[in-house]
Amino acid sequence: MELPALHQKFVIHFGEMGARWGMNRTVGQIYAVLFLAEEPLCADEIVTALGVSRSNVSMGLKELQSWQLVRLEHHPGDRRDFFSTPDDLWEIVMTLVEQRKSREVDPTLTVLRELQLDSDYHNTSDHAKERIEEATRMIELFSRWYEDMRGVDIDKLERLLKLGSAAQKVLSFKPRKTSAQAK
Amino acid sequence: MELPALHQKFVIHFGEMGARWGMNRTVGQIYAVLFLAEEPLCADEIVTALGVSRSNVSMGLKELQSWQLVRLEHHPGDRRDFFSTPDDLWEIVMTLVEQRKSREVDPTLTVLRELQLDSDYHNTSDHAKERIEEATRMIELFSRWYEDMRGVDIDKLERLLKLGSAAQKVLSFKPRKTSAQAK
DNA sequence: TCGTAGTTTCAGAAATTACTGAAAATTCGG
DNA sequence: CCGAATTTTCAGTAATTTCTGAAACTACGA
Repeated sequence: MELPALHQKFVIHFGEMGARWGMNRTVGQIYAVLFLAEEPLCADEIVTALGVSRSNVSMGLKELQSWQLVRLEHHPGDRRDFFSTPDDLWEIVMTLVEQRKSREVDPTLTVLRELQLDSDYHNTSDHAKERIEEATRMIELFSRWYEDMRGVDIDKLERLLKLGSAAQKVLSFKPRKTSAQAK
Repeated sequence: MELPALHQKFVIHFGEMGARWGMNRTVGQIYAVLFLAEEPLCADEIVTALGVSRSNVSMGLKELQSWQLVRLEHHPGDRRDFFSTPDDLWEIVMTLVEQRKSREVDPTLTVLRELQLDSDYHNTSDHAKERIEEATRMIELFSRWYEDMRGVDIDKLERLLKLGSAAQKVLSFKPRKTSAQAK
C-alpha cells in the first residue's frame, strides 16, 4: 500500500510531533497511518506504507498498545493482527491526556509527597518548602478537576468550554481583592 | 553550593521529567535548581550544584530562555548574569502551556489547513478528508477556548474549575437534544 | 507431529542527541 | 584601547536511542 502524497505529508508531520511526545518518530508515523486508514491495517501494510523494517513496526505497535492508543482486532480465517485507532477523535484525545497524566503528573505528585515525608524535610529552607508545597497544591487542584471532568463527551465538553469562556468574562467584572485586573 | 539531599531528589526527578518534555535532562535539572533557590543564581553556582560543565549550563540556560522559563537579572557592580524562575507558580505553568501550544498545536493546525488547500486534497478518500477536518475542528475548538482563558489568574481559575466541575454534574442531568454544535 | 504464516525478541549497527574542553567573543572598568 | 571577568560557540567525543536482520517463538491446520 503506497501512501498517497497527501497522506505522506500528514504522516511526516505526525512523526515529528510524535517525537516531541514520549514516542519516537516511527511510532508517530505508524499512528498517523492508522489514523487515516479506512479500515484496520496489518503490520505488513504499515511496513510498505512507511518503508521501515518489520521489526520496527512490531515494536512501534507494542509501544502504541502500551499507550492504549490502538486497537487490535482479528478477522475470521485470517491469522494476522489488524490495528486501528478509535473512530471517535475525542476518545483518542482523552486517552492521550490520561496517559500523559499517569506518566508525568502522577509520579511528580508522588515525589512531591515523598519529599514532604522525608526525614530531611524539616531542615529544608522555608523557601524551598513553600515552593514544594505550592507545587503540590497546584497539581492536586488540577487532578481533582480532571477527575471531575474525565469521561465527559465531546458534545458536553463543547458546552462546558463555552460556559467557561463566558464565566471568565463575567468573573472579570466582580472586583475581588486578590484578583488581578483582567485583560 | 552543594545541594542539600532533599533538593537532590527534587532535581533528579525534574531531570527525568524535563527529558519527557522537549528539553533534556540537564535542562530540567537546571530549572529545578533555580526553582528551589532562595535567590537568583549565576551560572557557576549551577555548575557546582549539578556537577556538569560550564558550557552545558550555558547551553541549558539558553534553551530555558528560549522557552521563556527563566528570568535574567543583573546585580550592580557584578558582571555576571543571574537567573531565576518567576515567584508565581501559576505564571510558570501558563508559560509552559503557552510554549507547548505554540510549538506543537499551532504548527499542527497549520499543517492541517495546508493539507486542505493542497491541490491533491480533492482526490483524497472521503474518510481521510473527514478525519483531517474533524481534527482541525477539534484543535480550533481548543484554541478558541485557550484564547478566552489565557491570562486568568490562579484565584479566578480556582473558581472556574469548581464551576466547571459543578456544571458538568448539572449538565449530566439535562436530557440533551441538539446541543451546541459549531460544526 | 509437521509445516506454514505470522509475531516477537534481541544483539549489534546506525543515527541522533548530549556533553565537554578549548578557543573565541563579549563586556566593562580603567 | 587594554585586560580581566564572564559568556558563548563549536568540533570532537560520549552516551543514548532507534532501527535492522536474523533467529526464536507461537498458533494453527492438515
